[in-house]
Amino acid sequence: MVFTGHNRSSSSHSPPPTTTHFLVNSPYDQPETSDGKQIKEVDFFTDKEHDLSKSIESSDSFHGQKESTAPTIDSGFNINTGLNLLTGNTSTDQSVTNDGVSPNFEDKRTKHELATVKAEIERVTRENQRLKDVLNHVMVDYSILENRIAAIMQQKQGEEQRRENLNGNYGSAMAPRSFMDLGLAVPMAAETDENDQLLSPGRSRNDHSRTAVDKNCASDGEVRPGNSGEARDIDHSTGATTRRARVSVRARSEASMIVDGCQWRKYGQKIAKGNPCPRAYYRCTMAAGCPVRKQVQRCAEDKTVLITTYEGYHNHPLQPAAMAMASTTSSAARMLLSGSMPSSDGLKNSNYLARTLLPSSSSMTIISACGPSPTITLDLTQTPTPSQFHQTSGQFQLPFSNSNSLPHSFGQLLYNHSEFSGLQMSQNMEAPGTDRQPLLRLHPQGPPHAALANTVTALTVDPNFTAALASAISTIMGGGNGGGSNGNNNDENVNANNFNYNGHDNNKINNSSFQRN
DNA sequence: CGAGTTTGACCCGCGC
DNA sequence: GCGCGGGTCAAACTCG
Repeated sequence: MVFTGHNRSSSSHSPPPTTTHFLVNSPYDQPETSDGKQIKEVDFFTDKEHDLSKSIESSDSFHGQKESTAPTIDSGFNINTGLNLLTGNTSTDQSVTNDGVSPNFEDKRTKHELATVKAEIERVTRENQRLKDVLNHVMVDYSILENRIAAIMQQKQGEEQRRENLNGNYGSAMAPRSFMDLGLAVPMAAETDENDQLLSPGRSRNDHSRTAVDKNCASDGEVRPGNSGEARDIDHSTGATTRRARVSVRARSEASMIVDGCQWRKYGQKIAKGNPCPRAYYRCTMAAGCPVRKQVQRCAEDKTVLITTYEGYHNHPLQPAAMAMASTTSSAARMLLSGSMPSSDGLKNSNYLARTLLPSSSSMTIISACGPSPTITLDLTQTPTPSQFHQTSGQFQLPFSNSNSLPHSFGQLLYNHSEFSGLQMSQNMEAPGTDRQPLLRLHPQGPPHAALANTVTALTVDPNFTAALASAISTIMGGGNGGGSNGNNNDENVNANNFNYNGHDNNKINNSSFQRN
């Protein structure tokens, strides 16, 4: 229903042709082309189709033009009206026919047909653009709704669990406890706290300076009770506190930040212990009060590795370029937060383990999950093998060719995993005959949550997830070299060697270089 | 001049 | 109680 037509040579610069060869080079769209005129034109000049098709395929400019259009929707419907166009004052006017038809008549008829086709192409192009816009809007809205639904569901589950605990079920609530609350707190606390700030701008610093992130996830990862911290943050039944999930992405990049499509404003920078590279703090500025924050820091061991840690959910629509990372992080966070739930789904899908343990291990993906402030780390410092990119058979189909569909698919992939994570851990760990070594490490500090480990392991051993993740991130990362951003990549400012380690680095991490307008 | 960055100060929790 | 470290604030500064 949607296709892109390229009228390469029949632009306003081209002289009126006297002979016209129409080519419809569409391996996909002809069955869908309901326009009778177009089909008619194809059939009318079918004898030249093959040769012209070859000429198009060998044209570099053609490929360039095709790439410049949206590859996700471009169905390959290419109309060439110019390859053999001849002007009226050429000496080899092929418009003279042998069938007795007047050359003028033939010329007029051809011109008329050309004009008709051009008009149709323009109309279809406009329609195509409109549909693209609609699709983008739908996807943005869908992403937002998906996050909110997940948040609501987790909130309900958390409330149910809390009720059970209040009914005297404290002892058995051991492991699920904290993570249930996590699921409740992440989306709600983030937005509510910001709203508190927006609604109460006159509060003293002592009251409002501790923002959502600060309150909910301080250095110890626990919630600070505050004057606005109602039941959303503190579990009054058990005294347990909520913690917010983080999604950390490790990737090699010379740029100061990975391009994730969002607008960020730097609000602080610190030299963290154990890493001479400064840690920069950013908050999302795409919407007022967006609770999403991120930390960017280079790896101490390998300064070519950029560690970006995301926290919180966006509370605003995202551009398609931003949805990939946003959906990835939010879904990973959801997965992490739901990891320890004694999910009946896990039992229901016990055979999922077999599907997960595909005979291919990945050397990238999640490597760590730490206890105090649950963090899922996606290690993309090692590129996947080509075969991994093609291992999309089975349960998860990842339409990588369609970049617009990637965010949702990728997020759903993560979310799907979360449904099984509770069961997989022990089975995965003890799976006989599997010599793969999932790159799972539990940070020494804090008690490792077995459920979390299971979740991570489940993801680690799934090459589909790995390939999906790599593709998504690599797409985003590629923006530094002309990707989705403005491409104004000030690499001269991001050399890790430029960091000043005297406590106040003067390194200029030019955040604005990656901002989209 | 407004938006974004820098940077010293501050807050908070934790460990000793 | 004190120091440490993580995280944030906000005035000063820079830049387009």
